[in-house]
Formats: sequence, structure tokens, C-alpha cells
Amino acid sequence: MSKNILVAVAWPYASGARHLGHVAGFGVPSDVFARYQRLVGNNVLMVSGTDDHGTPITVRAEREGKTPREVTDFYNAEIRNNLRDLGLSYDLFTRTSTENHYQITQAFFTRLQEKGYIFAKEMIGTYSEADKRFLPDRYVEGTCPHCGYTKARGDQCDNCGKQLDPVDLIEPRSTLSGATPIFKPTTHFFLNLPAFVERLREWISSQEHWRPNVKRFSLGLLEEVPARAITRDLTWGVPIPVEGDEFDGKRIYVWFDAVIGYLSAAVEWATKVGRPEAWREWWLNPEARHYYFMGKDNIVFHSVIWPAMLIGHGELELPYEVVSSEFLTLAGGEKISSSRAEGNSIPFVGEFLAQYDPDPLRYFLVIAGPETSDTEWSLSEFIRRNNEELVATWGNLVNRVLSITHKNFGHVPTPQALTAEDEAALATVRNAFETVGKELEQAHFKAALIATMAAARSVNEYLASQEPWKVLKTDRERGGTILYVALQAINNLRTLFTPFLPFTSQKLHELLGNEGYLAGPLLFEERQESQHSHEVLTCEPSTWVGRWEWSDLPAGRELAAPTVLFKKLELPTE
RNA sequence: GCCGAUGUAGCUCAGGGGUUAGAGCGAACGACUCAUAAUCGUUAGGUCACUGGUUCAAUUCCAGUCAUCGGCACCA
Repeated sequence: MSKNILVAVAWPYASGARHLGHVAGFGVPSDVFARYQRLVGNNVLMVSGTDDHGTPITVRAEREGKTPREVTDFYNAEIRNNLRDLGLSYDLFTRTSTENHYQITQAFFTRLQEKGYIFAKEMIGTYSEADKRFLPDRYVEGTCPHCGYTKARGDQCDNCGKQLDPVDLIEPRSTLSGATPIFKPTTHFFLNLPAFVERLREWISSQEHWRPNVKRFSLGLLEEVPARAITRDLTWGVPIPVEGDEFDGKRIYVWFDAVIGYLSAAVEWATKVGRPEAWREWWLNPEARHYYFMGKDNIVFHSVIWPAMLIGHGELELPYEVVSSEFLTLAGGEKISSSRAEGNSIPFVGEFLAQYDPDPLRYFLVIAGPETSDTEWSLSEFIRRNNEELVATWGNLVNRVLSITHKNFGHVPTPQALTAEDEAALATVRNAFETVGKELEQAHFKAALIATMAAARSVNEYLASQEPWKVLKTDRERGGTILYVALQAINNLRTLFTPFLPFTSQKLHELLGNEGYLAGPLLFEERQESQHSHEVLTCEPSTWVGRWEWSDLPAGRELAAPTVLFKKLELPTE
């Protein structure tokens, strides 16, 4: 009956601190989805990790006089802390610089090579003697042969927009050292993507449930798919599993290995929980559904390249759904990319959570996040929505019901026969399990949260119409019945809000005297391999108690005096 | 340049070939006082960017225009 659901979340790049745009794009939506699926009773495996490889990390390491591993150790820890503090309930959040990942990546490479999907080819690389390295095109600068712009990059001229090749540049120089590079041949491996075009087209065309923009974009990409180089001249990364000295200074391209992380992380998780073959229940199970979450800049890797690799592999499951977010922007539409995070005013996750609670941020990122189009980030809007929506509608509802109950009864009152109005109020909340669930099922997070808030609002309406504070003065029994109904409502809204607001839902869970974890703690766990150890972020959802269905709060249960779920916020004055 | 996206009420955004185009917030008026001065009700009348086209019918499909944004292979 339960389905196996893989929640595959994009891998944040361990080259620096992550900002709110990153967690808005893949983090919060994937966690809402995973928590909902667990409440429904499905077997969820939610995995990701930091992407530890690539040129920017090696460059940063050199600039800081550190090793790439030290750099990624630092940012992996910071990102892990961010994700934990935001309540992102990964079954396993690991990293790509593990022995497990190296082995699985190499095996994947070898398998594709044996099946003829990978071939070697000589190409011209840009080499800098001064930097002692080959330079990615973006690290080469020079004068544009078309427009004379002196700061054109090796891949493109920002002035005239023309695409370039480093050899085209007049007076090329390394952006790292300023030295003049030379061009020399270097051999690399290519993934033969054209071999997969027909199968990909057929597969994507048959995905009726994909969002039209993702589908159209992906099919568009197939119009022209070249073979793609999957190795680089680098010394930090997964070594190429091919015999020969000429490959010593080369590594597998970060994106080729990062997507394999979805598989290697599942294997690592299975090992960790002591059931080494358990990953097969997701990866070799045609009934399993794989959902991928990412920002729109990553669609190509998840809808084309990774599926091609999976088709080439031959045994593993393909994506069921590719859920892509748009971008969180600053006022004025400026894109917030990782490479430009420094110097603009989008807050880093760590800084932000040092000042604000995670649930209000999660609320904002779902209700006002870039689900279907770019949306703007604004601190004043965040505070406004916290105060006028989250606090006023939901936080205040909980507080008023618990306060009046505590003041008049101290426990859940025993109800008399329910009136039609009582039944209607309960039915509205009861029905929300279906309406909200249907939206979440389709990854419509914003609509789901709006529907949940509407259910909360309906309880405020019920209270306004029944006026228990008035009734209590003349008819204590009836007043108690109204409060009983309201308590049942918030007890169930607690469950409905759990995917979005795990921390405060857990708090309410406890305020209402319920046992156990509705949304449990997230943990760090040390994993030792032969050369290194690393820490992973994990949790124990199998021990959590919530179910996506109506539950009764028993009459007579003692209720303590409430404390508020959400604080009102003020805009900083400076 | 090529490809794509977006342009809907004061604000932030949904929606979608067809009765009076929606939500939240703001604003106005009223009700209430249990509650974090929170809540509830009523109201606010936006040429759904512009111009053509297809259609019995378009804001919703198509084309063009304007504006904004993104992708365009070794950036992740």
C-alpha cells in the first residue's frame, strides 16, 4: 500500500555560504513534500549533500592557502547547520567527497564506458604556466574580436553577447594570475548524449504530469544536444577509472559526479541504517517514484543529462517528476546567484536564522516564494506576512482558543450534542486533509498553504459566530462544547501545518498534551571511512507519530497555560 | 543574435477558450472583546501590457510590438 518515494534534492555547492534563494528553490519545497509524504504513510527517502568538487573550490582553496578538502569541510559544516536549523528533514545529507561516492561514481563511469556511451577525444585546452593549471573558459579573459571589449570572457563577451572560444580572444590572460595562457591539446572523455536523444524525447514526451514549462524547456534542449565532456584537467575530484598516466591530472567533471550522488547517498543511507541493500527498494523498484527538486538553472541536468546517464546504465529508475523552482530576486529583478551572493542584500541563511525563527521563514518562502515565477525577497514583506498572516490568523487562533479554555476549564471540555454549526466547522477542517493533500501531491505548495490558512480562518469565523466568551457567561455547557470543537480544529490544523511549520507544529503538539514527535529533531552523525570521516545530517522519521488524517483530542485532557507559537516582529530601525 | 519565460485589482501573486476574472494583505465602513490592538462581516468596480488573427466566444490559443528577466555547452 505504501509507496516508496525518493525525494532527491539538488546538491548545494560547498564553495561558500548559502543564501535564502537557495533554500527557497530546493530546500523548503522538498522538505514540505517529504514531510507530507511521510505523514501519508509512504516510505520516503530524502537525500542530498554538498557538491564538493569543481574549479571554484580549488581556486578558493589556493587563494586562502588551504586544501580543497579544508574549504569544503568548512562550508559543508556551515550548510549542514543551515539546513538543520531550517528543519530540512533529510534522511541523509552527505557530501560528494566520500569514498562511497567515489566508488559508485567510478563504477557508473566504467559501466557507461563499457556500454559504449563514453568516448575519449582530444581537444584544445587553455593552459596557464603561471597558474600551473588548465583554465575553464570562464577563467580566461581578453579582448573581444567582435566588439573590442577588453574584458570579454573565454566563453562569452558580456558586452556584445557573442559566444566565444578562448582561442578567439585577443591578448588572452588568466583571470587568476593575469598571465598569458597557451593552448595545448588535452584528452577528455565525453558522454555521448546524441545516442540518447530519441529515447529521451520519447520519455519526456510521455510525462503527462510534468509542468509544461519543464517539459517544453527539456524538449527544446533536445533539439541540439552535443556530446558533453565529463572530465576536466583538475586534481580535486573523482579520479578517472581508466589506466594511464595521462589521466593522473584529470578528474570527473563535477556535474557528472554530483547527480550520481542521488544514488550514492541512497547507498550510504542504506549502509548507515544497517540494511545495505535497502537502497534497491527505491532505485531498482519500478513502483518507486522519484521526485527531484531544484532551481530552474538545474533543469537540464535533471531532465536530460541524468536521465540519459540512467538510461545508459540500464537498470535504475528514471525521475518521476522534476520539480523546478524559479528564482528569488531582489527588488528590481536582480538575479541572486551563488556567484554573485557577496555584496548584494539577500541574507545568508545562517545570518537570517540567527535573528529569526525558522517557521516564519518557511512560511514566507512557501507563500511568497518562487514556485512558478520569480518572486521578490523583501524583509519588510517577510515581517508583514509574519505579523498580519501567520501571527494574526494562525498563531492568534491557537492562543485565543487555548487561553479561553485554560481560563475557564483547564482541560478539554466534555461536549454536549453538537449543533449543525459545530459539525460544519469540524467538517471544514476535516476536508482540508483532502484538499491540502491534493495540492501537496502535485507539488503545489503555495496553493496548499493558502488552503491550510483558509481552514484556520474558518475556525476564526466559527468562533466569531458562536462567541463562546459570551455564551460561557450564561451557559457553561454550551460554551464548553464550542471550545471543544475549536480545540479539535486546532489539534488537526496542527497536523495540516506540520509539513510547512514543523517546529511550531511540534510545539502545539506538546501544548495539546500529545505524545512523541510529530516532527522530530534532526541529528548529526559521524561516519568513518578508511581515509576520512565526515558528518551527515539525518533524522529518524520512522519514530514520528503524525498521520495525515483526523485525530480526536480526548475530552478531559489537562491543558497548561499556553505560550505563543509566533512572535510579532518589528522592522529593524537602522 | 538564437531559444525561452514573464507582463492580471494599491501591493505580492493565483488562475485559465465561455455564466458577474480570483486570493492574501492594504484601504473604507461596521461588529466583537476570548486572543499577540489579534478576530469577524460588508465594500473597494482591474480595458487580465499593446496591436492584429483564429473562433459562435479570448484575459485565457496564435502572430507581431513594447517592457522586464533567464538560458545559450566545459559555471555550478
